Amino acid sequence: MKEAKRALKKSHIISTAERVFAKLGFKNAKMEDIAMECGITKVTLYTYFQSKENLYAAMTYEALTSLISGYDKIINDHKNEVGLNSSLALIEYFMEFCENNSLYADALMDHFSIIRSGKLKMTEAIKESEFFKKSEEIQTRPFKLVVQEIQRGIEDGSIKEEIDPMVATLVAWSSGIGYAKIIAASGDTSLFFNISLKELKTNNIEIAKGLLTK
Amino acid sequence: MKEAKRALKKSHIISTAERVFAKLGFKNAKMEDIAMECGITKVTLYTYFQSKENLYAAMTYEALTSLISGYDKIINDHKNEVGLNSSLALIEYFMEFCENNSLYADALMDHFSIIRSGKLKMTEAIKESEFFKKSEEIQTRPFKLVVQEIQRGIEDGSIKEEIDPMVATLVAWSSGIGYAKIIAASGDTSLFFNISLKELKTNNIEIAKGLLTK
Amino acid sequence: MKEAKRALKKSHIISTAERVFAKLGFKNAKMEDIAMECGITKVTLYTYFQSKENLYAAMTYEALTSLISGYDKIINDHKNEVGLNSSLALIEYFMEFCENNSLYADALMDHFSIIRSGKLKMTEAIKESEFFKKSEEIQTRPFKLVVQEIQRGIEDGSIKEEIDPMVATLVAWSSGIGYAKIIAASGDTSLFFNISLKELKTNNIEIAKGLLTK
Amino acid sequence: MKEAKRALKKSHIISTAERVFAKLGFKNAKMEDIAMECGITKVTLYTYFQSKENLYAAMTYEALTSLISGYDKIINDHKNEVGLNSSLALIEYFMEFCENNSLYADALMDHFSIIRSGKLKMTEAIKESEFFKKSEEIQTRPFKLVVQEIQRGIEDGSIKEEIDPMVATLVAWSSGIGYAKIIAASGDTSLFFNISLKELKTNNIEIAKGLLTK
DNA sequence: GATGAATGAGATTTCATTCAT
DNA sequence: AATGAATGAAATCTCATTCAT
Repeated sequence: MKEAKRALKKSHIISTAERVFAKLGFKNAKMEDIAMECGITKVTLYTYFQSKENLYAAMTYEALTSLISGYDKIINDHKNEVGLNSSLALIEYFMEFCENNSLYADALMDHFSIIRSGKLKMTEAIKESEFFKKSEEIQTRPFKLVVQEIQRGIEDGSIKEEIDPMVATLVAWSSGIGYAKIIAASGDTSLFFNISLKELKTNNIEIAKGLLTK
Repeated sequence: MKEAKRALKKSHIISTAERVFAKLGFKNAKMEDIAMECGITKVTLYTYFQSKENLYAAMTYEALTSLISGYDKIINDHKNEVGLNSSLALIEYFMEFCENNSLYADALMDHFSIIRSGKLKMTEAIKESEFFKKSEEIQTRPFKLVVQEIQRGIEDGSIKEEIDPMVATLVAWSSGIGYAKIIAASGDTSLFFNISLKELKTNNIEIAKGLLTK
Repeated sequence: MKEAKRALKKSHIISTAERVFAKLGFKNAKMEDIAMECGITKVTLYTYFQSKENLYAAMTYEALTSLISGYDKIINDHKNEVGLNSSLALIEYFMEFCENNSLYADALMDHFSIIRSGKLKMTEAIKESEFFKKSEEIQTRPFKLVVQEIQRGIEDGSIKEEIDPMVATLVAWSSGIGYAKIIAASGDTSLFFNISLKELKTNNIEIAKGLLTK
Repeated sequence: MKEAKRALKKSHIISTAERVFAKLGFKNAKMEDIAMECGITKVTLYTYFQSKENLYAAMTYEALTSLISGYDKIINDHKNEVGLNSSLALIEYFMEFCENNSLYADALMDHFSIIRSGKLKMTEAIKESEFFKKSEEIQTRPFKLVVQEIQRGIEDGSIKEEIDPMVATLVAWSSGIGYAKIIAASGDTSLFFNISLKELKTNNIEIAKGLLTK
């Protein structure tokens, strides 16, 4: 039971940390701040998360699992529909996910950015982070789920067969990520240069649909 | 003339810093390292750039002006062609820019991330950074240039008139940014899950062309 | 109880710092040196004393309280004797105090030198020094104690009544200070131009006695 | 003639430095400040005085020569009077000298303080200071002049013969120095705890007279 | 000889992280 | 497991002093 209580507290800390990171950014947020916000001391915080980076990694892992379980749900909800529908739903979901959790979106991108940097951005703390390792284990899952649904669409004829599922997934992802970044850059306002971002999302989905079907 | 020499040295420092940041990442790079790499002392470095963040901001400004001058050149090179061509060239250029300067791409995105955060992610050092201020002054230029060329395309008939230039620009940018992020996440390898990224770029341009003409 | 331990450590640091200052002088002594000598780090040293000047001020405060408690003891030891005796003892004590603690003597004079300079010689660090403030609060005590004993001597008839206690105190102090300075200027040797300083002290006391009685 | 002009400028710098040191204290005064106040640059200032300490030493030397020439004048003015008179005049002059030039008084005392400290307070810069060396050559002169006049007084019968001229000189000096320090500590005001300092000076002279004659 | 730029040494600060209790 | 104190690394700053032109 101790385990359970500890796990609960751990996840409470993560969500508090999210709030603080969201407010101040990773660099500006101090472990002290986070600890205080949680009503614990810095040292106690360290007994839960061995480093600031591990804490951030924990949040990243949270983001990743949250995205995956969202995807799982969508796929399940659309299991009786054609692959095109679920594929588009996944694409839309990704954009909404980024929109609603810009911190999660950033975290995911930071994660991949660290991965690609090889050793450079990977500090000792990250290398040892349990959560970073856990993220590494599942990091390809979301991508694979989209690929899988597009594949299903091709098989059931709802998506044109010339399409390479992986390329299509990448294209969809890149537009989703771009959308997320634009959202991020426009902050709380839902406008960018007076353009409704909703319009942008609709457009992106239209493009995806065009790409998959034509 | 003194000014000129100082400016020269300043820009030399910036490029050296770029190299160091690229090699070690912002956090790991020490001012001492950068100074040494420039053949000057830490204190001298500080007389040129009042803080590490200001130095990064200088690099960001460099990225922004470099992007803008690239855009200007492209626009000039295509001034006798229809707007569609120059628009597509700009979109392609952006992707290549991010591809060839992943540090610049990161810097630009960091900049916008700070901007959108309001004051929160803005440290004192950033607030006082001359270069950050300079970047703020020109940050909308690249976007506006694309809008302008799409507008020209609409006027000369090469781009369909139902299009809202701003929305189209955003769509194009978001795909460019998405591409950049994917590139970033895939590091030096030109493959992402075994997919050639060249293919992704081609695809993105095709999509843009489809979007603008059809 | 925590307070007690901290206070203990603080005073241990002060005495270590005294040793280092005495050995190297204020300017040459590095905070690093002092910290090392205390077996702590520079940063820890800073958590106890916010600046080098505050540390020096702490030592000054120590000097002042040490002088005062010496005075108190003397007054107590002579409370059954006439005021003349305790007054002379105080005067002699001051000379010995300066003789045995030339660093303390310097510190006290530096303190008064800063005080008289108004704000000009007062650096920010000094202005904020808790110890400097504490010294300011008690800086007139030693003077007042001498005045009080002379007053007592006048009342009990051991000191002639034409004397103004304050003027007499000043005269006594000035000779004490002069003695201290001469001592300081002559360093470890007990000779100044071949003159035994013991003789000088004896002389000064004789003069004081003459001044107060005759 | 170049020499003459340079010497003139040098002495102009010294007097300017005096003003700045008097205003800000040695530590707070920046070479930059002094240079600016002189209407020259820091580097030019360095061509005249090789270090800040050398500049201070120059001022000290100035103080010493000024004191000596004052003494010389007094001795000359009293050469037809008995030794007691000139001795007392010298003592009074010393107090006035310190009173009117508290910076000079401090400088002299600092000088002797450095001398006595052996190697500790003697920085490289001081060791190499031409002015410090020049001061060392004449530093005993003022003391010797007083001794000489007291000796003359003993010989002409105006001063009692039991007196040791050196001890008497020291006593006189110490009271003069004490007076100077009290003056210094009381700043611009001519009061110390509401006591007129003039009274203190008169008293000191009376004491000296009593000491020498009785 | 004068100037602007650079240097070197050390003070001070900020935090993530660790230790002792 | 929790706390207060300590550590270490690096940023930043201030000046006296020196260099290059």
